[in-house]
Amino acid sequence: MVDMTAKPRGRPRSFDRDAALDQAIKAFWEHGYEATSVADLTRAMGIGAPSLYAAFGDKKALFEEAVRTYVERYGGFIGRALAEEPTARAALARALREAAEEYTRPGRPHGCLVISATAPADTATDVAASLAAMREHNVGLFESRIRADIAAGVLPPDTDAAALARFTGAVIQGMSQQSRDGVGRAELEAVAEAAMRAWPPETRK
Amino acid sequence: MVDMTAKPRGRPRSFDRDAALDQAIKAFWEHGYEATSVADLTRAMGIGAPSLYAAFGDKKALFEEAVRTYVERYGGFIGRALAEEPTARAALARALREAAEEYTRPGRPHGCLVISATAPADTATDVAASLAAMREHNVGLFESRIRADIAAGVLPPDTDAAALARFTGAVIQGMSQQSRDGVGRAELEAVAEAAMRAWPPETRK
DNA sequence: CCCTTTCTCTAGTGGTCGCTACAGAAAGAA
DNA sequence: TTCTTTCTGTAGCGACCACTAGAGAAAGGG
Repeated sequence: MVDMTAKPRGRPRSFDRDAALDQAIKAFWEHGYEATSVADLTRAMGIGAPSLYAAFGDKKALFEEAVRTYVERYGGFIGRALAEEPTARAALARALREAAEEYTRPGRPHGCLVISATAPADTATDVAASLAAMREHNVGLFESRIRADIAAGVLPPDTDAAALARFTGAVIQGMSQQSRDGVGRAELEAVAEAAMRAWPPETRK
Repeated sequence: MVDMTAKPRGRPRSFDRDAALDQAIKAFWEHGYEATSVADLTRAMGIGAPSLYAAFGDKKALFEEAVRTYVERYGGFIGRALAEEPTARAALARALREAAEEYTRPGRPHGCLVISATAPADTATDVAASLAAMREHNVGLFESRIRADIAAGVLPPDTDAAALARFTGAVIQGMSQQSRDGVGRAELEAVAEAAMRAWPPETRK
């Protein structure tokens, strides 16, 4: 266990690590992993390169921490919708609706960092593969939630859980890219609404 | 008018320009614009850098020609579906179905070059903006096709053409990204099928 | 043959990439 | 104060980036 209150021995850090991380998140979020250079990062974070490397490791490690913190800080709405709504249908309807809002929120980059931060095979490192795995993981969460509702009789027994989960994930990914292309909140909310029409109705209890 | 049969004066080109362009298309398609270096291109195309610059201009011009040729050579299925099918619903159902097939075809990169070749604000140049405009243009084509069917009484008069077009575009974009993430043809066909359930039925003539 | 034209090859250009050696600055410990 | 520890700023590392100057090679025209 690390003692979080222990006074550090040497010269104290001259910047707010968390605030600097948040600026790094915004930079990666806006420009993507490859297109954000270390020089861009040090400028956005207001620190020198050696401070960046001392505090965060290398560029890849900083990106990984940025992604982790992004998911907690900005991407939590999907997890909340899944956790708080009573049914899969309600949860994913809310996730889609909130995605339209979150992906177009003024004052921050549009779209989703996890969905849009890497080009195809973006780098020799496995950064792109790691984000792809996170996207697939989300589809798996959707599918489990749908399966639970089928088992509980909330969704019809002939529902294709995997297809419905993957379809919903595809719509969210498409919404993220469209928000980056400049599409506004109202249009994306209409996309979310249209997507829910592909869902089977809940069977009455 | 340029005379295409005139014998060129100097030393003839030692490579097949069209075959080299096709290799460039595949390289950009697989790795994206930024991540494909000129060294990668010369290797894939089997020519030296000066030959590349003489035949195609600079990297950006080569990419633009690659995109144009890609659309003709590999991305034509959407235009064909729109042109050949009798209704908007049939056209976009076919486009989605064929996207599942095209985006996972063995022996070539997965997904769509226009959708997936650039990270967010990929470059200082306007390459990313140009691709975004092409994506939006496609959504506009979908919308016109849907409007025509509403006017013809094939789709219900309360159909939201813009929303339905944008939704369908979002699904195609999501399918492209998922195919890059390794999702297979059968799963994407299920996504296409699910998406069409969001469409209103055609009103019988 | 020689001349002109165009392409190809070698070998670089300056610039940016991610990253770091090193010296000095700022803190606690003694 | 002096020592130790840790961070910060300068300055620059080798590698790669997109791109090209210059010399020679390969064609047609005379």
